[in-house]
Amino acid sequence: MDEPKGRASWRRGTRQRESVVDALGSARGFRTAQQLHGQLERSGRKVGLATVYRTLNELAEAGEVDVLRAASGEALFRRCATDDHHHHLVCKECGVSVEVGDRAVEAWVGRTARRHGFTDVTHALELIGLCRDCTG
Amino acid sequence: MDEPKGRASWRRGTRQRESVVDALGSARGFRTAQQLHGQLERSGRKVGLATVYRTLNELAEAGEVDVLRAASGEALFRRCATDDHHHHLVCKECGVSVEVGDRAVEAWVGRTARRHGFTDVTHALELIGLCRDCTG
DNA sequence: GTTAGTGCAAATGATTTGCAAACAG
DNA sequence: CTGTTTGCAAATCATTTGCACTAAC
Repeated sequence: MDEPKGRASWRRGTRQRESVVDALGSARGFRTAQQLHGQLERSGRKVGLATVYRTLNELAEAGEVDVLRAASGEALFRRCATDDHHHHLVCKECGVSVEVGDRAVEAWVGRTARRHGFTDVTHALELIGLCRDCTG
Repeated sequence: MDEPKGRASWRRGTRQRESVVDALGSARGFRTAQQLHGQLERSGRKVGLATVYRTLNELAEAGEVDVLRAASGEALFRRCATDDHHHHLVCKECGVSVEVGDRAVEAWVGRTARRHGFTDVTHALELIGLCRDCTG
């Protein structure tokens, strides 16, 4: 069976689910489950790590968040982009991130996909480096 | 000290390193370390799993193989076809992948990083979609 | 011989799961 | 109440590492 429409998967509204969604929502870019867990803990809203993972996975399955894989293999989550597709320039030192985006990149992706006969192509682009403050 | 030129990292030629390189070379697409390990075992050349990992990581560091992350988080390795920095257009259905690359994207990355005051920026770009054969 | 490289088994670290207690509706 | 959801701790899984041992040069 499955939901007739829309928001799908929420069965019960709980404090912890709301907290996780909240934490993700207030994050500028991608966050690991552990980061979110820490963030919640710091802000006083206790949520078990397992619950963070469970919630994140449900959200991902429901298509409400994007999941990406860091080079190290950890899962990175972010609340689903609105309409505007953009990417992130993340500082590997302090974690600050800037949204960047350019019509040109999107166009290149589309062109490349087409040239190779691929369809339904999505892309993930992450720029990782050192921000001004963390440089030397 | 370091190598005067070229192939870099190889210090000693060993049977097991050769086997791993070999196994990877004969693979059409991406392989996990575990798959390669199994493949070697089946073909009778015993190589410890740890050694497979160690070798693969050295190769990756030397830029002689590409590393990709499966959605599940496992590392996927493949012998690099070119030395140039490039990206992959991967079919989510059959896993076939095409190397793509474009000076323009690299340039855009550099420009964007600079504009935001970031340095030492690396980037990861993956295009995922359906190849011609898997379409419809 | 020396030293780098190997294999195993134990250590990691992220993520998952089992299960009894806590909670929403 | 009654079925969900939680939290903890134990269990997984891929990958890494410590260390005694073997092989390359």
